[in-house]
Amino acid sequence: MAQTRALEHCLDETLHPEKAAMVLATLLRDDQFEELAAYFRVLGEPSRVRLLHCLLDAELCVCDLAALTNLSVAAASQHLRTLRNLNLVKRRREGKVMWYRLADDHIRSLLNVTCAHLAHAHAQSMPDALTMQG
Amino acid sequence: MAQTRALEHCLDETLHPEKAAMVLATLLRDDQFEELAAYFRVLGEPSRVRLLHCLLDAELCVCDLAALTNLSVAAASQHLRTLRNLNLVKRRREGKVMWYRLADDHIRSLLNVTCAHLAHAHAQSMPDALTMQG
DNA sequence: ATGATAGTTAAACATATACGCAATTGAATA
DNA sequence: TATTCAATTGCGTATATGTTTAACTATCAT
Repeated sequence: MAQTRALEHCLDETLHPEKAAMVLATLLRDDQFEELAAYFRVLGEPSRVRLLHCLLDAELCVCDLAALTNLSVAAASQHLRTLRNLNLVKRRREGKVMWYRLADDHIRSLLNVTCAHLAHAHAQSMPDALTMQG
Repeated sequence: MAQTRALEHCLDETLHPEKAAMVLATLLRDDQFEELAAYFRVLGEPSRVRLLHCLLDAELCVCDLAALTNLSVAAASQHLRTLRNLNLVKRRREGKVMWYRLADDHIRSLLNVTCAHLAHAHAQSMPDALTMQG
């Protein structure tokens, strides 16, 4: 609804209606932006990035993940649930132990693309300080 | 310091020290995780994703960006500052108008990789609903 | 200089959420 | 069944941050 109003009237409020109209034609829907942001928001937490990084090449249990990320087991479990809700990680039970792994390769790509950007951002000062297999 | 303690002692607290030790060897530094998360955190806001999306193929002023994203000029300006602080966008002044553009192609890649993940995530229900040029 | 326009910044408020703690569930063992 | 271990969940609190309002800066026109 808010978006509908915006789409109807926003061109009245622009300085350059022609340019704005072209951009307007390519805009995603509100819910698509929300979903897109939801993925980034989940990754925008150092603890969760650490958890995912730990899982890049290994399947680990909550206890191990908590120790490696310096989180309490409860905190790690809650973060893992958040990651699971977005299908970024999967889990399987083996007796009392719950094993977590990355859900697919998209999350790997995402981390690698971002690292590439960071490496490029300070290319002069720290060449490959941020490559994933540092 | 917190990390140092973790690196020293976390293996004592794992169920599977061998696996954990291998992962431990590949871990990034605290500040690297923080920086990585900082980028994702900035993108984890629908308004900022909208702003960046508007700039994918156009150079726009604050007024136009605000109208297209349904934000107040003040809110848009503050988000743009945040994006500028991470070198995701650049700006140039032309008289009274300030033109904003994407800083480089990394941010485009990042958006595209994420969209690919989303498209794959619900491949059956909504085939290419999330392609950037929808 | 004065006013108008485009944009920025500061302060205040409201919302969201990460973590600690405690209680609970689920599975293996005695 | 009772106990232990691994993990999850609910709750309370503290912190972070997005938006609004209003004041301020910068540029151009008169």
